[in-house]
Amino acid sequence: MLIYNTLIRTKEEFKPITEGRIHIYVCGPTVYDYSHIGHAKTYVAFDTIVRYLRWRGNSVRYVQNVTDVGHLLDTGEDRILKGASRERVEPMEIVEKYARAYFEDMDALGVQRPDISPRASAHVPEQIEMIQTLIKNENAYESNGSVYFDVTSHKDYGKLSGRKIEDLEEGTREDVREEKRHPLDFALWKKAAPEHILRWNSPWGVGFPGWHIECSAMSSKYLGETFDIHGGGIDNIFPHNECEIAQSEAAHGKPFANYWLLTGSLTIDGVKMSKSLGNFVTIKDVLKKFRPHAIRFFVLSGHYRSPIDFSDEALEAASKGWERLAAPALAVKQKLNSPLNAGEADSGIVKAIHDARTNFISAMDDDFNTATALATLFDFNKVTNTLLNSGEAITRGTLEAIDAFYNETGAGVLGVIPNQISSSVNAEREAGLIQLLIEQRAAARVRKDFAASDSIRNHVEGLVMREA
RNA sequence: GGCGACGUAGCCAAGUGGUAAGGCAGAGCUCUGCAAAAGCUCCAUUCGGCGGUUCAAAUCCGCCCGUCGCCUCCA
Repeated sequence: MLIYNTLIRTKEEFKPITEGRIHIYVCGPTVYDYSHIGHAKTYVAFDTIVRYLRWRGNSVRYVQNVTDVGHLLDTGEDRILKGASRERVEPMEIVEKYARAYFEDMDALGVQRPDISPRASAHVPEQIEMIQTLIKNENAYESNGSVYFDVTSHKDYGKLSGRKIEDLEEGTREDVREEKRHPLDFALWKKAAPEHILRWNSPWGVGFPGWHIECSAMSSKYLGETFDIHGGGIDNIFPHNECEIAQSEAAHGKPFANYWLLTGSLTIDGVKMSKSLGNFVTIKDVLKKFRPHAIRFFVLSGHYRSPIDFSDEALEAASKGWERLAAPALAVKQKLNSPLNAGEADSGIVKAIHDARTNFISAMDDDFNTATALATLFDFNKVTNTLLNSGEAITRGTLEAIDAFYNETGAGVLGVIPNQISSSVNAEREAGLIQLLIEQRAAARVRKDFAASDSIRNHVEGLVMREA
């Protein structure tokens, strides 16, 4: 399996530290507002990657943090505190509300929950401990109640984002605070101003942790000091990911993550999404207009590293594409609910499934190429459609083999095909009733009662659409 | 200004040295009472432009043009 490793900017063979066991960490959201469509892209991508790694037989531990401590805006305000004052509630109410909303959105999109969703606020002692180590190692220093990481103390600083300390110095826009020795030094711990509500005791006084330290502390706690994959959005490559590496490697004296997978950003109508531009689109908004499977299909029809542009037109096209992708799989499930001839799976179909599976795997093995993987399903759909249209008797074994293939790949790995036709416990009875209507319509057509036939057709179509 | 990514058909999008996947849209045919769905066929001699390397380039190199992202909180 090949993976593009941003650390070395090339694809390379993926080798987990322990064969068959993969530890992955992905930077999670800061929960101070509703999640947007950009989060959907990132987390659907990693969800699919994790599903695939598992499907290939690996045992995966997937950790994704929930940032609930809040970080400083350029106005000096804390994002979570700002949200709290906006809504006139406790900071932790904000955190709770939006953390729940985040998981609701992810659940709706079929994103499987990470194995561990550690919260920054629940890991302050671990962060303090790590900061102490960094001070002891002379990679960090205290200054006026705050602690900063000394970027000049770590020779590899900049290795992920390809930046050099010298180049960055000139472009620094941030006001150089006299507390820092170097303008690029970043905060590990910040002294809390009196009005700052989120505060903890520490060896350096009352304060709160810096933005980057939580990911370092929590990843090493749950995945080890060196782990396999670190993921996130490309927009966090600098400074966040860079600082994570510097802190972790300085504290532990060993490599942090072996493979860095960073997803491309999402733009809206060609421009970056931002609140100030008023083009901030939440997942909840999109779910009102488009079905979750179509959103996943949209995300997965491009490569995870490529940027994608969101627009209603693009989602509408994706919805149509999704219908064509899923229709044969749903038709097979429908047919499995009706009486069928028992029998083994047709050997030609078994061969076609085998070929499709091989193609699917080779696409996904090549840096999780979901676009090509989807194409292999479209190709296989021709086999299914031709069979379904042949008018010949199809055995239950054949349909079950096809169904199993769609369930594994389209449903299990990509999450774009429903793995069952309806959650209703009466699905079988409903299918029987629909079958009865179809027969009634056929009878009406034979006696050329087209009014009755069309009426039945319209009703059945409505039922089947809702069910799918 | 610095760093990085990208530019493939009307649109979206794979493809990183061997002769252009797939989807949407569009055209024709088959099937049909009419439709829908589905099937078959067609739809880029060509990959932003210009040079170069090579038996061979969308793929490698150089220059130019254009778009986007990051450098400040961001998935």
